[in-house]
Amino acid sequence: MCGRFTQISSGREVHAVMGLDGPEVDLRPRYNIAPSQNAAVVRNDAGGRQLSMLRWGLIPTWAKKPDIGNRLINARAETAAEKPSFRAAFSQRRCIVPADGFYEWRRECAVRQPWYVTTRGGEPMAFAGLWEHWRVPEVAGLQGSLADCQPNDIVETFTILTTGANGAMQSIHHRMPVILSPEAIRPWLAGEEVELGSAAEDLLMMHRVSRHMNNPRHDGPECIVALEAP
DNA sequence: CCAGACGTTGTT
DNA sequence: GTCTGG
DNA sequence: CCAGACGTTGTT
DNA sequence: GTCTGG
Repeated sequence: MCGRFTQISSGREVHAVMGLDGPEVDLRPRYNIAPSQNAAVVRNDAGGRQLSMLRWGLIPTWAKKPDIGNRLINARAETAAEKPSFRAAFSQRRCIVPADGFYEWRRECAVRQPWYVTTRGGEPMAFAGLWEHWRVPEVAGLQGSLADCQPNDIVETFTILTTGANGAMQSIHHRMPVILSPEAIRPWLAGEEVELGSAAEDLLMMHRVSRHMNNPRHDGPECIVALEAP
């Protein structure tokens, strides 16, 4: 699956790799993006291919309360086109989530050991994602990072598609995010049919990291530093 | 007809 | 155990 | 995903 | 909103 990830590359790098239109945007490097936080996503709009900050955890339009978004941080690529929560977004509201790496946990002895997964070449990845919009109800009273929302505000949210793990990833976990090839970015955003299987076998590398990053408040470069071999 | 769910993950 | 917050 | 809370009362 | 279960 994918429950944490990083966005470290600069706005300039993301602009180039994702083929964005419009001006370059400044991005703060993020080493530990957790569900419910905002992250940069790429979408097509009237002005072309644009970067926006959306909340991670898809809230369907019909939801009366936003808490379902806490659980819809991933969507299975095998079924997202049919599921009521994702179907509309799958056909109408696709996005790319640029990422430099992601975390997976593996049970090792008694502990859940986090690993950091990134590309061998260091190039950013393009996760396949879906986005949705949700209208804050009249009787809101929302908590947490949505507490500042007013009734009828529109909250934009996203989810990351997952697929079966392949290659070295299988030794860590049985699911992984859908990583689009550079050629698949345009057709995915255009709503065309795209192969949503696993990435190339040799695309990724991975290492253990400190459980420091378990705490979502920790968001510095120390999160991705490799542990000494055990 | 209305009521209630609508999802993924991991773990058992 | 389960939910909320990050 | 993990971390941390999970409650009531009375008093300020 | 739309589908399933009763």
